[in-house]
Amino acid sequence: MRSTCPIAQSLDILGDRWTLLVIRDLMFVGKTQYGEFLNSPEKISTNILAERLKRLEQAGIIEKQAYQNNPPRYEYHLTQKGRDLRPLLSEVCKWGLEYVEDTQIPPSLKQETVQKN
Amino acid sequence: MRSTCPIAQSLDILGDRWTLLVIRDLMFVGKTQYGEFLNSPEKISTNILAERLKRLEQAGIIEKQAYQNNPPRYEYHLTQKGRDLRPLLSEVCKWGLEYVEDTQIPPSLKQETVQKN
DNA sequence: CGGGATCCGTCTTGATACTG
DNA sequence: CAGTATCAAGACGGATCCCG
Repeated sequence: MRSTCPIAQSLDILGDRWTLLVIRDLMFVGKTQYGEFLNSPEKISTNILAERLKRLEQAGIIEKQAYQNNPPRYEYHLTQKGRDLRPLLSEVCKWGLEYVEDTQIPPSLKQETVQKN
Repeated sequence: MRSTCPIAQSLDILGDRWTLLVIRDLMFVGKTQYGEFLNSPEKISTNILAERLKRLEQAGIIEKQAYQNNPPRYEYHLTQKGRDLRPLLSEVCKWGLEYVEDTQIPPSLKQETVQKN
């Protein structure tokens, strides 16, 4: 928490190399489980993923649901707060497509990513 | 460079705690000089700022213009590539205003920040 | 004096091994 | 297979120095 600027505050939560990628997987790729996030091509490491999931849950952006008890297994889902990051992600995607070379919408990314808006 | 996903690629450039704050200062607060960035309430340190300005210039997001030769002094300005980050920043701002407590548009942020879109 | 570079201590990140 | 422990590497904060 560095100032009351909404951009600075948002960046305290989202401003790192991995958080928005996890949210991308939840929002556009349909992933919900730990192992699915690990399989993404960017290869997040296990401790970083666990820590980000924890922080995102604490921030109220995702929710953890048990779908099995023995052994306990969880699914992660976006809350409304998380779903409302869609326009933001969409702009990140559009900018990347326009300005960064060698980008393409991976098949995993549903087209709504860019179409939306 | 981690995959061809435009989100991942964009995050390679923008995904850290400071880069988008510098761009915020350039885009909405009208800052152009080194010392002005240093004065922002988030208190970026000098080495980080210098390094980010260099990376942003290399990425083609900002340009450095000498406005004085002795001693040499520079102004930094957004390129078109940088200006096109406006919708992205705008979404970051809107999300923060809606979901992060104690945020308010600082007077320094022109209202277009949010109105735009 | 203002724009940076450099150095150093600390905190964060990340790769990997490991545990239930 | 989900998550933790460990430890190395990198990012960061802050002070200081340097140069025009």
